Amino acid sequence: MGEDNLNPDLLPGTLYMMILRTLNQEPMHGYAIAKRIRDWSKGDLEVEDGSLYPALNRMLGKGWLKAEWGMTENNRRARFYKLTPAGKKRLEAESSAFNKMIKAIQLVMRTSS
Amino acid sequence: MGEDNLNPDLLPGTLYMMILRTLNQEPMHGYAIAKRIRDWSKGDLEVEDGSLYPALNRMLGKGWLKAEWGMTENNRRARFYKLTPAGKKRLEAESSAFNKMIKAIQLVMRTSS
DNA sequence: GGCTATACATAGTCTTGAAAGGTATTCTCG
DNA sequence: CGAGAATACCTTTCAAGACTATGTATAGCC
Repeated sequence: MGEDNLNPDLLPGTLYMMILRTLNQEPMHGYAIAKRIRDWSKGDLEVEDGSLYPALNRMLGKGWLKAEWGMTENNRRARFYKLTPAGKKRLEAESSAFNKMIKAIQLVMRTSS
Repeated sequence: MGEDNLNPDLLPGTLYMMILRTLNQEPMHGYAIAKRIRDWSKGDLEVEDGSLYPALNRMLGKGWLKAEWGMTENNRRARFYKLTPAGKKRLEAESSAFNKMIKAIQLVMRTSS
């Protein structure tokens, strides 16, 4: 009923950006992306499977990523994602828009006298 | 076709918080809330009608706001919204969660060596 | 053999922001 | 007076995206 969820795992609208950012460092498979984000955020951000894989597929469709199957160090079958040039451009656009947005929000939220 | 819009008017998930914040300063009608947010953000954040009024109604339903009809300084009929104690609590919860979230995202986005 | 961790996937639900359309009133200005 | 801009509200419809739940499969370990 009146469950008013606070604390979504992620701030909506930032998932693409963070995926792009992890892949900008090096190509990686999905599971590793989620782990990387969790680790870098000290456990505060949790990317759910059900958010991650659909997002990756949408991003493939947009041409920001390429994917190919391979094997992990653990000898496991996994799909490795790599940024395309369009993806790199997108990362820059998204993160600068994000920074601007955050600044604007902080202006609004700043406790004024 | 492949139009990938950047620049939504608002970062999703932050509208309630900003509405609560403006009303924490003083009771206000909808149109004024939108203007206040636009002004405080120096024009960077634009709250559309079609986002604002449905959001206000949802917030009434959640018990975060109360509303009553009155007249503006301009001699116009308008609906004035006021924070309830639950709304004030919600504002604090949301903004602290937001700050935490932002810090976590910035950890992820920080360009590492 | 059973357990845990790794790795991927999808169907279904819900929330939410935006677009598009609408009503009505006040004020200004020519 | 008439036109237009600005103020103020509202609703319907749509699309995107994040989450839940569920499922598959395999590797490594005890």
